[in-house]
Amino acid sequence: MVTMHEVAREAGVSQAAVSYAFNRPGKISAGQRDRILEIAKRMGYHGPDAAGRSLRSGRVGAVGVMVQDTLAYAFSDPSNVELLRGIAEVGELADVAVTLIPSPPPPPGEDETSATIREANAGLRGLVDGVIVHAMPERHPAVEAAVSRGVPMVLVDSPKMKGMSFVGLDDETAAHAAAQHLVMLGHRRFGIVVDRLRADRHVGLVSRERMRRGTEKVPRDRIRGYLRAIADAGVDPDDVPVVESGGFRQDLYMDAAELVLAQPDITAVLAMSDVLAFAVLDVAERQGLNIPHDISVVGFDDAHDAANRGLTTVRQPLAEKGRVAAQMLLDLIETGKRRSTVLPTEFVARETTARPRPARKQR
Amino acid sequence: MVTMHEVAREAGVSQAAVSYAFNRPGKISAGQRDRILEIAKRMGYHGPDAAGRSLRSGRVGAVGVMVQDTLAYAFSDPSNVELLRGIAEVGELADVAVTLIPSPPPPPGEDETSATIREANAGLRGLVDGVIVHAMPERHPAVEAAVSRGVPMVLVDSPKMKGMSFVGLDDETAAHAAAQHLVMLGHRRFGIVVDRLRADRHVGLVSRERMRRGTEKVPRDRIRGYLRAIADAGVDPDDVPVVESGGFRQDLYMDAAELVLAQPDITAVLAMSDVLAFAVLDVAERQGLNIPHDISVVGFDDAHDAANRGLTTVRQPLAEKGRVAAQMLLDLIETGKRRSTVLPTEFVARETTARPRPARKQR
DNA sequence: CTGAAAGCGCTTACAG
DNA sequence: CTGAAAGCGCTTACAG
Repeated sequence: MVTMHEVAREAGVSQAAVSYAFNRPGKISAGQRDRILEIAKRMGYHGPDAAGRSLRSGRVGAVGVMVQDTLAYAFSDPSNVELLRGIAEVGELADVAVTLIPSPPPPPGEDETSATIREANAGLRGLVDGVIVHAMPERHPAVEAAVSRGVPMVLVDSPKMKGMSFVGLDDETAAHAAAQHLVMLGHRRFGIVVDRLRADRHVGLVSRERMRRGTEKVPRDRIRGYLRAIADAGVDPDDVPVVESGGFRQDLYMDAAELVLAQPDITAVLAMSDVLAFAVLDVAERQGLNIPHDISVVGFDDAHDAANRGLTTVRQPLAEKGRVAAQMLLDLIETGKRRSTVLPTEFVARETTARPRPARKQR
Repeated sequence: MVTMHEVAREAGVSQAAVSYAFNRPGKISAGQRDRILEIAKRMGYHGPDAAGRSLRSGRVGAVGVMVQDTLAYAFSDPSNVELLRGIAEVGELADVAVTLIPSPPPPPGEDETSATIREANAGLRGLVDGVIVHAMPERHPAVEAAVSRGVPMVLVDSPKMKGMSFVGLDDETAAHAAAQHLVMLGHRRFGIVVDRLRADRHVGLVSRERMRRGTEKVPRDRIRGYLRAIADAGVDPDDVPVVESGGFRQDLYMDAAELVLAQPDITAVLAMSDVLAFAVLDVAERQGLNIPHDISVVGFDDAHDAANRGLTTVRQPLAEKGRVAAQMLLDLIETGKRRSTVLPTEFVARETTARPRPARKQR
C-alpha cells in the first residue's frame, strides 16, 4: 500500500503537507496542492487510509444500525426495510456509511469469560461513530455495552433509557384507536397476535404474567392499548387470548395466525404488525373464512402491501422514522445534544374490518 | 476512553498480556486471563478498539456492498433487498459487518482536483476488507479506485473485468427464453422496457446507437437476448421499440410503462425487471386494457409480489446470489483465490401472457 | 504557508 | 508463559 509518507518523499514535501492537500485545502497553496494530488494519483495513492485516520481523529465516518436477530430478518420485513431506507437517505446526504450490526441474544448458559469476550467482539468494536438501536429489548447486553462505552446512541422503538435520545410512536394510543374501531363496529370477542414479548423463543398463548414481564417495548405498549380499549367496552381483558409467534419468520407467523384463529368465538383479530395480519388473512382464506364477515382483521404499519390487500391498519411514517433517527444521531455525534421525537400515526379503515356477523352463534 | 494500557497497569501486567487475554486465549494462562478480563470489565474496558486493531492488523471486520445510485434505492427494489439479505446471512455467520457504500456517478464537469479528492473520500476509505460490486456500470470511478487500491472484489451483475471474481446470470439466454415464450404464443409486435443503459438519466425511446453503447451489463444482455429471439421469429429487431426509464424511481417506471404501452400495434411487453412489469400492469389497468388479452407482459426476477400478481417472469435465485457473492468475497479475502459462478434461471409462465387477440387490427 | 514531532490504540515477532 | 519494543498510517498543535 502506498502511504502518505511515500507520496511526501516523492513530492519533496512533508507528510503533513500531503495530509493537508487531501483534508485541509486551505492550509496549503493551490499550486502545491494540485501538484501533490497529481503525484499521489500517479503513484496510486487514493487518499488517507481509514484506519490511520480514524485512530488519529477518533471519527470513523459510519453509523451503525443495531438490530436484534439476524440481518436476514432486517431485510425480510418490509416495514423494517422502509425504516432502513430512511436512515440510508440521511446517511447518504451526510456522506456517512451505514453499517448493519446484528446483535443476537447471548447463548443460554454462557460462562462469564466467553460472555466478556463475545461482547467485546460484538457488533460495535468501534466500527461506527454512533448507533441507532432499533427494536431492541430491555437490558440487551449489546445495548448496555454501547452505553457503557459511551457510544452516541438513538433508541428507536426500544425501551426508553434515562438520558438517551428516542424516536418512536405513541404505540399505546395508536393501538387503542385500532381496537376501538372494532369495538365501535360491535365486536366483543377478540384475539391478539404479536411477534415477540421476550427473546426466549416462546411460542403460543401468552400468560398474563408473561405479558407483564415483556421486555420488548412495542408489542408491550400495543397490547396495553388494545386491552384498554377492550376493557373500556366492558369486556374483561383477561379473557382476551394473546398469541406470540416467538420470532420473525413466515412459518412462525403462519402458526401464530392459525392459533389465534382457533380461539373460540372470536370475531376480530388485532395483529401487531401488517406482516402478522397478512398471515392471518392467508390462513383465514385457506380455511375458507370470509374476511371481514367471519373475522375482522386489523394490522399495524401500513406497510407496502397493506393498501393492495385492503388491510385496515395503523399508518406510521416508517421512512420518516428512519430519517429522523439518523439526523438525530448525526446531531448527537456533532454536538452532544440529546432529543426525543414521537411521530404521528393514523388509523386507516379499509376492507378487512366490518360488523360482526349477528348469525355467528355463541357457544 | 479506557485503553489496554490502563487495564494493564491496573492488573500489573504488560499491555500485550491484555491484548492476548482478548485475542489469543492460548498465549496466556487461564487464571491470568480471567483476572485480566474481570479487571477490564470493572474498569469499563469493553475490548480492543477497532481503529487501533485494524491499523495494526490490517483487517477491519466488515465487507462493503457498492451500489450505484442512492442507498434509498437499494432498499426500494425488493429484488435488491433479497440480494442484500443473502449477503447479510453469510456476513453474519462469519461475524463480519456489512457496510453499504453508495457510489453515485461523478457530477458533470467536475475538475480534476475535486475529482481526486472526492474519489479519495468516496465509499471505501479502507472501511472494509473487501467489496461486493453490485450492478455497477463499466468504468465507474469508484470501481476503478477500488481496483487500483487492490481491494478484494467480487463483481455481481456488473461488467466482467479481467481477473476479477464474478457472480451473475446468463442474462442473455434467460431473456431469450422469455421472449421465445411470447413468440411461440404468436406475438410479433413487441415493446421492451429497461431501467437504464447508461448513467446519464436518458429517458424515453432508445436509439440503436445508444443500445450499442450501453454500460450496464444486465439490461444490455437482456435486450440482446430478447432481440435475438425476436429476430429468430423473422421480425426485424430494428423495428422493436426499447424504452428506458432512466432511473429507479416509481414515477420514472410509470412514465416508461406509459410510453411503451403507447407504441403502436404492440401485443406484448418485455420488461427487464418485475418492478418495471408491475408498472406496466398498473398503467395498463388504469387504461382499461385487459391483461393478458390486450397485452401480454413478461417480467424478470420473480420478486416478492410476482406470484401474487400472476406475473409471467424469469426466476433467479436472488438471495442465493447474495450468499454466493459474500462467501466468494470472504474466501477471496482469506486466500486470495478468485472464482466465478453463473447461477441458473427458470422461466415461469403465469397469467400475464396469452396468445395475441386475433381481432386486434393491424394498422 | 510549511515542516518536525508527538501520539492515537493496538498486535505481534522476539527475547527471555 | 510473559514482557519490552517497534510500528501500523494518520492528524494536528506548534514553531517557524
